Amino acid sequence: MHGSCPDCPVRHQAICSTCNAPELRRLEHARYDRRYEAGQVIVWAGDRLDFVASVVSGVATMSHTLEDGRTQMVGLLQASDFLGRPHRERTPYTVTAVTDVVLCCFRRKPFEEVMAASPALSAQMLDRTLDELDASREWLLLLGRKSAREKFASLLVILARREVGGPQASPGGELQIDLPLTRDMMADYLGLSLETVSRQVSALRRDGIIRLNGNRTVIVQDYAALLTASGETDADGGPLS
Amino acid sequence: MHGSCPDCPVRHQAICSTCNAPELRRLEHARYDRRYEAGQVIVWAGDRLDFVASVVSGVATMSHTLEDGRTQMVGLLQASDFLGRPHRERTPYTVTAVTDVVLCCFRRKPFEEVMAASPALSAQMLDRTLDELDASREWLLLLGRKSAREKFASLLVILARREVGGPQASPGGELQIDLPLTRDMMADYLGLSLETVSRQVSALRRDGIIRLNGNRTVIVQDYAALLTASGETDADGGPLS
DNA sequence: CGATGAGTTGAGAGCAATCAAGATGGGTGG
DNA sequence: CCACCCATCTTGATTGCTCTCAACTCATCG
Repeated sequence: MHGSCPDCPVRHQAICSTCNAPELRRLEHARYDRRYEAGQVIVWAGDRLDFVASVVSGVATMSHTLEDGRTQMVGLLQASDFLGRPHRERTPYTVTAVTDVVLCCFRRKPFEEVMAASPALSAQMLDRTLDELDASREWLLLLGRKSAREKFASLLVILARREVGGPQASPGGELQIDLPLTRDMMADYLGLSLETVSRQVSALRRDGIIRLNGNRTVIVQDYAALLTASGETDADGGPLS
Repeated sequence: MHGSCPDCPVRHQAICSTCNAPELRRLEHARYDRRYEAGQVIVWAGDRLDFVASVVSGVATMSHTLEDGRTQMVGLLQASDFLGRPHRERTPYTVTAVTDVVLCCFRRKPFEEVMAASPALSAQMLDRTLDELDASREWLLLLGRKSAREKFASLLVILARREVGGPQASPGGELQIDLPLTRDMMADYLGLSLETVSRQVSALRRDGIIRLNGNRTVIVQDYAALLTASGETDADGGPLS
């Protein structure tokens, strides 16, 4: 496990990567690690979060819930992603660890002070937030207008693009995607039922677009067809282009 | 029409409201007005936008489009809202004037310079962007999990909360909402067909929750029932609370 | 007074949700 | 090492919500 910034596995990806040496010293002084087990809730919607954090390892989800229990995922946090909102203590959605998760937490006050003093850090925050906003708006299109098949294909494309360290091309130029989520969670992500997700997996498999290696690994046999199925133009570039 | 900042109708609401006198002078030097007629496209998706801007008056929408013509609204811009993204010229969605619109445009470079030099302005930008992100995530829940009835009721609640100058309470404690959008556009907002929106209008009317005054004015007769129909808890406060 | 755009309403079809069994597979304990 | 168990996943049958297509109303405007 990492204990200090120089050893940090996300040192050059996380929000703190823009900080200079003195800023980093101040942040390091205000930071501490937290570990969560798979399945554990990190914050409940409406609760106080007394820190902001970078995800060091693992996967977590952010979800909104309706009173009758319907839920919709609204964010997927992976290594180097940022969690929490400066200047706001209450979190409007529930954050849950999907795998074991390690967070690098910063006490609010000191983090906000460093941010106020560091134009680079606050510019980085803004840029990341705007990226998230753009991603969220793509997601609106997915939820509002895409069919089940398009939704699932889109998820595969999104995961392929996000794969840590770039997508894995297996021999034959095929693309391998490790699903960090169960069918259930994918359904939550896509605004579908878990059965429908399962049916789309089968459908894409029948069509020869993907192949499965266990339940958590998808091998894309025909990326162009996957893109078409997702409803995207191929103009915006696949992970292999 | 306004020509200089002191006369600006959104002087105290827009992004520039946090600027001090010298900053404002620099911004004023870099700014110019643009007018658009109802229906006119302000930027096409993928095009260059050589300015960022505040909406001075009118309503505009941001929309994503699929190749076959399906569209999903991803943003609704009203007076004092901000348009455009610093440090990125291309806009990923189409922005369209719904009514006649006046924009207060800032040339990119000078705006970015003022932003870099003004912690207050960049903090304001971050805060607004985070608010938009939260709103967008609520919207994900709406699109992913709500029924047509809940969607339309939610839209009314959202519009009620946003009404410029606070919601209008007509005699009898009733709440009046002016719809800035046609059925068509509401459908685009809610991920529904226009017919389904129309049916939900009729349904809420039959149930005695709303009344119509022309096609563009909704009078809410039973706000509590509207909240219930929207799927929200009443905990988060209505416009009359 | 027809023409036009916006809105309403109805009938029918289609897609995804729900309900209900099975299948699979990794982990545990005998 | 094998048998069992539980969570996860798949598949089938049916229901139901929303879309689509189509006709009609209404207000506005040349």
